[in-house]
Amino acid sequence: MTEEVRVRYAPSPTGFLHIGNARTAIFNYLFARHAGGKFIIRIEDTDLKRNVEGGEESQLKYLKWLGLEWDESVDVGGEYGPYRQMERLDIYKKYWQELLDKGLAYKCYCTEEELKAERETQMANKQAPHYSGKCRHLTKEQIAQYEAEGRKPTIRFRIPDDQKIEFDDIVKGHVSFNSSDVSDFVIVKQNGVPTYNFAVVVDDHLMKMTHVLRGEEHISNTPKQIMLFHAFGWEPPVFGHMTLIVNEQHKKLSKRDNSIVQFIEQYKNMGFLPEALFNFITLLGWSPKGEEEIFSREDFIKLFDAERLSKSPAMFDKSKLEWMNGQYINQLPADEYVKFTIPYLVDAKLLPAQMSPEQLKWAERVVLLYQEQLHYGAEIVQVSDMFFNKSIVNDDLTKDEEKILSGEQVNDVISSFTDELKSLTEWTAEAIAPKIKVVQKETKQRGWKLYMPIRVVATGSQHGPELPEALELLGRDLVLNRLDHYLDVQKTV
RNA sequence: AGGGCGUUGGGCAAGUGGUUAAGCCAAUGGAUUCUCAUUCCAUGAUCACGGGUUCAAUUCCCGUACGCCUUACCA
Repeated sequence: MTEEVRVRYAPSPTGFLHIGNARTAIFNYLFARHAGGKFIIRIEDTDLKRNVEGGEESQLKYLKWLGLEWDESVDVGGEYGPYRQMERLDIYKKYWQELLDKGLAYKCYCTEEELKAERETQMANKQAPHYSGKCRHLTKEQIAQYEAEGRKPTIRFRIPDDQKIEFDDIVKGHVSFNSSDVSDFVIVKQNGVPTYNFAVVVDDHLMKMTHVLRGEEHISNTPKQIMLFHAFGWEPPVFGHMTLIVNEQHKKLSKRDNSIVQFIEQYKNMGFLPEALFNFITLLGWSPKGEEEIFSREDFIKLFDAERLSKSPAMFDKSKLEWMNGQYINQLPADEYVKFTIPYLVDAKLLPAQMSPEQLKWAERVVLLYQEQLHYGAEIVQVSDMFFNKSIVNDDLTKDEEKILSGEQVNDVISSFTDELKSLTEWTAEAIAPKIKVVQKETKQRGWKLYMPIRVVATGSQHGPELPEALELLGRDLVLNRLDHYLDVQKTV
């Protein structure tokens, strides 16, 4: 009988969900679902100083938003709980005591200052920073002395000498380390809380994890963890170290990096769709077989194969994300699209929160003009600018626009069009369109020379959506005011 | 400094001991359109460098360079 696949995403609540976290979570989720196994979320909150209020809730919230679901965790329970490490201290204690009893770990009385000084000297001498092993063989007297001084010990794991530590990594292949490359590391801090490297091993074993998929920054922790597994006589899980996500400077995405927006919440607020983000993130460091780029969650579950995880770093390409999100926006049904975009205009105070049915209808039509080209929700504000700028004169013309208005035919076109519009009884795109044709006949102007002057004078810009509909939505008064004003100015010149 | 890992067009990225070295994004040019957008077409790589193994190497091996990660009482 084959063992059920069990994998976990183990965030520390030191911040909000960012792209790197999300990717780790997604890959573990896909790995589990593809194999019909279990996906567990465990909270690694052993760094008391760095835990932030609300970090845990926020992470779970946005994971859910992205479309992930988990089988065991702090919120849904499970038979291997508790799923928060600070609630498992008693469990850890039993295991580190075992190590102490067997002589596989020892107490270290060095102070942080001493260790820091040691490290700095080593660095200054261009040596690898390594704990010296000073407290490896303390005598009873020395210990008594330190205790009398009131020093509180940490517990360090005794690294075996010159041992080859090897493992087959799902993505990196065969990796090997020598135990002497790693120094006796701390497994329990002075405050009695275990360190990451210790707690993970105990938890991964007790929670029966079969695979560990995590970021490449953990690869050097792996030999430490494997040695701990061995010390306990446990079977280590299968490891897979995913490449880092790097920024445009090819540096690992760090939470403080401002060159890139990296929190999922921010993307949500900017108007990125969860499906698009899920799709995009999954293609960061992983690729499926074919040529497709757009996949649903179900597609990914079916296709996911950890063997296809890339070995080289994935660069976060913002423009591709925008393109992809645009694809998803474009596929939105009209009513959903409208509900999705209008709030951005309300937030920008371009629309009131409470709208009359006519106003809402108008807003919906405006917004719909841009569905095809919109990359993200908030972009609607810039892109639909011409419908919210009510000024009669545009005194901020671009060079091209000035050139358009300097044409000889412009006055004829504008005055003819103005007359035609004034005769209109009904102000709709359907009624306006034929009038442009009339002007064409009257002035013998067509194409660019016909449309552009009208566009620039009436809408204030050479760019924009289909002219008749734009004019309808701009409204009769505004359009006629602009045209009249233009003609007035021409007369006085 | 030690250890680990990586290097395919501007970005992502597939792929193979013998191929016209996929595809996507971006850029540029062109076609369509009143413009933007859309759509369509086109353009681009001595597969980091040097050496080896081989009839044959982008693919295998070694070295160099460059880059990144790591060496915490952070995870």
